[in-house]
Amino acid sequence: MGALRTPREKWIDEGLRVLADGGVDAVRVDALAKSLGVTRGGFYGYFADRGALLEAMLDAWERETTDDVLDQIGREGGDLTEKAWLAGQLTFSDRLLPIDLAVRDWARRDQAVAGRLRRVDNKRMELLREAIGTVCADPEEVEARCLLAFCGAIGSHFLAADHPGSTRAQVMARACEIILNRPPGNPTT
Amino acid sequence: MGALRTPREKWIDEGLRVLADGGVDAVRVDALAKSLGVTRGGFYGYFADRGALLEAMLDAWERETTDDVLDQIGREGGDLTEKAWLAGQLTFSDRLLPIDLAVRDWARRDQAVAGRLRRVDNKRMELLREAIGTVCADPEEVEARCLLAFCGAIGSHFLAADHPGSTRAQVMARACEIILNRPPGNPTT
DNA sequence: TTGGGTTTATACACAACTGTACAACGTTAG
DNA sequence: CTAACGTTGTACAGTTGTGTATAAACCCAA
Repeated sequence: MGALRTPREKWIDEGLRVLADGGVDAVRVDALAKSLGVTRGGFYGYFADRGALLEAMLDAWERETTDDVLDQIGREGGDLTEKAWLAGQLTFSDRLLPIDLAVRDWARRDQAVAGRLRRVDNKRMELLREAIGTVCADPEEVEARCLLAFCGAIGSHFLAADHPGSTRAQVMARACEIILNRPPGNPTT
Repeated sequence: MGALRTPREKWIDEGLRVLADGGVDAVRVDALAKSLGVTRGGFYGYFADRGALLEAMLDAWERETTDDVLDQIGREGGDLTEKAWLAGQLTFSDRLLPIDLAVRDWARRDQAVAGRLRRVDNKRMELLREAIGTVCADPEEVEARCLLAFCGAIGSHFLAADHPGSTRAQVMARACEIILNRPPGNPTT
């Protein structure tokens, strides 16, 4: 067979990288080609058009951000709270978090993307519910605390406010204790 | 003087409208012209280039979303909690909310926009602090509850998860009570 | 080494958008 | 009524991006 300098996966990875720090509109075929050091020559061998790349990117993201994470948790996990925490660490990693945020904005303008995000968020919510269910009995309260946790995890990255005398991380740690209905001072992993 | 079919302000308003539902990259001069029913002829009389329009849009947004809101609150306001509530109603109106969300995403990729958003968010945070300060003494706890409130207000619009058996608004109402440290069931305005 | 199959470079046609220049137009002051 | 002035339409050149076609380059197997 011929040489394979730029496999399909490389286009997808580069696409996700560009998506993460430029938004969907920055994902252009020949910008990708340029940053991969090739021309668009090979691209259309893997993808019918730019839209097909975007689909493939979403497929990869969806798998990586749910199935892969759940697999890893299945292997490592301890109790439910630890699992939820690990899930958070994995899905909001340096690599995946910016992609996640970009997808959220994208979803506001594209119904298909919104549908995918909904599947993903529902899975995450399920995990959260189980975890928070262990520290709270009332299902409605569990749901409310889950929403707060999720909003905090995401919304925090869209806020630009300062916190005089402390860092965002410190304030967030305190907020976690409120969400989990714990007195302040209990250190978390 | 000559006719003035499309004053500067119209370009800005249309720009904000397009920003709200297409993101910054959708704000193109001749798309705006087209939807205003004119050509770009007059545009460059008001703005040096597309960048100048974006600046003007941000100026208008910043004023409308802070000064205008604060003025209105100054006229109407009751106690601090009512003021904060009213501020929320005004800044997250049907018109301003989508612009707000679009600006937040924009800010992740543009330092100048991030700076403006920071000014705006700090003003809002200040108001929140005063309001929540009336129901909570510890400053660190106040800050944490403010962050939760703000994250909820914003983050909620970036989440796609469903809540089996209830609406997002219902869950959010319950979350508010947790943030304000109140028992469930107390109806709010 | 030669052939076969695949990947990539190049060139092309086309579309969208930017910014400039200038002419045409309508309004209003004088 | 007319002249002046600002607004708008039109035409142009340049840039960036898409997708297609085709030829060149490449690797591996025979």
